[in-house]
Amino acid sequence: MRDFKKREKILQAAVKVFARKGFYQSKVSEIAREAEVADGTIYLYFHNKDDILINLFEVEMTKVIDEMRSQIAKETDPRKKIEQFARTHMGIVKKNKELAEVLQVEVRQSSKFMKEYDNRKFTQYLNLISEIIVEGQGKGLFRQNINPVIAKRAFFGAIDELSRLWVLAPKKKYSIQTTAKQISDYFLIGMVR
Amino acid sequence: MRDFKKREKILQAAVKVFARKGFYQSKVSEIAREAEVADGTIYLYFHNKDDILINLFEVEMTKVIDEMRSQIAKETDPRKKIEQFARTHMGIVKKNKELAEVLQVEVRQSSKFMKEYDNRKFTQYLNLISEIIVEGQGKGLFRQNINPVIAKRAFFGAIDELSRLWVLAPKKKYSIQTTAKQISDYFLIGMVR
Amino acid sequence: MRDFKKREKILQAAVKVFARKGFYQSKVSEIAREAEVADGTIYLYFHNKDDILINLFEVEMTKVIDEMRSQIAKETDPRKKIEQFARTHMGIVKKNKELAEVLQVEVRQSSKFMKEYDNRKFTQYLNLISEIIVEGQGKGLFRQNINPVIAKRAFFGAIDELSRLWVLAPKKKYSIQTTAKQISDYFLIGMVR
Amino acid sequence: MRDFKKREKILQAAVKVFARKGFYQSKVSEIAREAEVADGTIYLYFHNKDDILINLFEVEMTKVIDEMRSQIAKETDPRKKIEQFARTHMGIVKKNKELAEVLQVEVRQSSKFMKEYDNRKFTQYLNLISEIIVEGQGKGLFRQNINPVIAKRAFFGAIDELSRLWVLAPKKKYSIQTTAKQISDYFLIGMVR
DNA sequence: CATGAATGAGCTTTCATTCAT
DNA sequence: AATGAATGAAAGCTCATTCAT
Repeated sequence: MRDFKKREKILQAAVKVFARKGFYQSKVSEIAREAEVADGTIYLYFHNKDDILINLFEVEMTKVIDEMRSQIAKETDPRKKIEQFARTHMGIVKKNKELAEVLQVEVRQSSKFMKEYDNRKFTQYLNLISEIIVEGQGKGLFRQNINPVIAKRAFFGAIDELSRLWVLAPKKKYSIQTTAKQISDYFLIGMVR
Repeated sequence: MRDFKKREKILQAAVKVFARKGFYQSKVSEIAREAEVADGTIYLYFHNKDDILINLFEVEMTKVIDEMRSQIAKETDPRKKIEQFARTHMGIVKKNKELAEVLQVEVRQSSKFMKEYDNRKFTQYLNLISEIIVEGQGKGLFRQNINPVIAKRAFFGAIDELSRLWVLAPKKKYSIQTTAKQISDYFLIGMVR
Repeated sequence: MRDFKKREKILQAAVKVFARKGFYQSKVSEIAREAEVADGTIYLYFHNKDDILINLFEVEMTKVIDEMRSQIAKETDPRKKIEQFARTHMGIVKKNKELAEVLQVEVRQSSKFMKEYDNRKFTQYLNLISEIIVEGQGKGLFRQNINPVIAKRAFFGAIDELSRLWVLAPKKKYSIQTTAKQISDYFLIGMVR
Repeated sequence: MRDFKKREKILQAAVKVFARKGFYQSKVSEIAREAEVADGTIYLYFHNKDDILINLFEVEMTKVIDEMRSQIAKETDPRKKIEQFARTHMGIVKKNKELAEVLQVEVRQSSKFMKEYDNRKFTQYLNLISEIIVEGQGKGLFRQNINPVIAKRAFFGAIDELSRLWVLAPKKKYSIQTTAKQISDYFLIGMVR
């Protein structure tokens, strides 16, 4: 129990520090200071600096996926589920800006040298979208010629880009909920009148 | 003439090296080796390592924007222009995978510590999309309640995500042109039947 | 205790290395080797190479000033005090040639770029001389038309030059004590009314 | 003729640059810029950076010695000659502050690594003083128990220190001529029998 | 003679990681 | 388990010097 708490404390400190400076610009000693532990203590819980980022991603993505699953489950109509995905995603980003920044930017960047890390969690998250699309196609609600593999990425990319904008922008012009609604609308009904 | 060529050579070498390892993992000496110049020569053309990345972005984005402008100009129908944007974007990515990776990932990541660099070029690029949307709305082709500021981001995010997938994926399942067509279709006509 | 000892060890190593090669020709790694610590350890105790020199000066000058004060205090007659100053100064130089070389040459030279460092210690040291002169004038022993500001410099310059000669000369022709006596004599006969 | 002028131009540029930043902090390219020649040109006239300093010293000290000799020759009384030495030395410093700074500080400092350079010129300059002392002793004007080797150093050190103070001090409290008079007085009263 | 672009050895400094306490 | 002082490899950058033009 003690272990678990300190491990978690380090991860939360890492979120803050990585979000502030980026993975490579962050020093392990800064994380230690933020977590109020000694530098060496970090190495009792993680193999190395990379390992912190990977664990951070695993732990947080698990939480995110669970949250997303339970939110989607509240809706039955696949069209509503799509909307819900966008809304929930942006809601999570809104609540947890620092974490969002790390999950979006740092992990993506760092994945280059962490080739061995196959990022299963991210795939799981994306598949939540394609599952909805397939369900919608099954129910005859979505066009059959939509490729779920492509569509999940396109939809995710759109939400991701907008939430990044939202995180980084100093003053928020549009509410995150309005934005979420608009994106899902474009996808669902298109732009052409 | 001499100057220009060596400068360009260094930038092209930087593209390769940054794409391979990421900005922070790349050593200036590696860029020098790749460019077949001495380490010190780099500093005759650029102030420091950051400066290489900034210049790289400026120079290449200028090329990309010019190419995109001339491609869009070939179409008159805003709906065709949107399609053309997607096609051209992915075409550029396809032709220049390494560059694409750097422009997409490194610059985004590095923006955190390069606060002073205001990234005007990227804004310009995004505005090519909103200009098309506004034009389409003016001609009564697109719905008026579409917010161009949000839509340009959503559309860009979708294309960007898919082209990243395409760049990183070891085996290409779908042709880049098919993908481009699909994305613009989602946006233009929506997913709902 | 640990801290203090290692810090002192580094400073003593720096004295040796700076004396041997001069500040700019000395490498931090040499100081580290001489101090039997790792290069990085130096930076746990000092901000940078300049900081080593400044600290060296501060610490050692403090010792020198203290020693000088207690030696002068042994005499009551200002004429004897002047003689004592010369004797003590040269005695310190004799005992600690390397340190003397650094304090005399390096600090003076380096002061050009260390503009911010105001060298209060050196002023304090010089003022020990003018205090004696003023005291001597107060007691009617020294001529009133002697300007203590000029005289302290002249006296110091003479001792300094001779002790430098003595430090640098390979074979010592004259004993340092004889030399000290001669200098103070020139001045005393000149200053005494 | 051409050669000579460019060589001189480089030396004069070096005086300025060395005075401004010190020998080690000065870049060869700065000297080149100041002299309005290309970097490479410097190496047509001097072997390396050290060689510039050595030549600078040789050339300028020759001028200084010549000037001093002719000034001393104007007096016949050794007591007046001593006074004249101090006055002339400080006059030279006053006229040529940058050069003075280089001759005083840089050459002294750099002498450490220029072991091979035996600095004959400086010895010659100092001997001008001891020659006067010996002459004064010969004429029965100065005390016999004065050691010329020590006295020349002491006298030089005093003048040197005061002229350095005068060069570096932002505001000049005492006129350089007054100062020169005071110093020689201290010594003369001390040395005269 | 003159140029100045190019070189690359070598420096200071940083920081992930270790290990004696 | 926890500490944090110590390590030392590694990297960015500088600048004296060279040499093709």
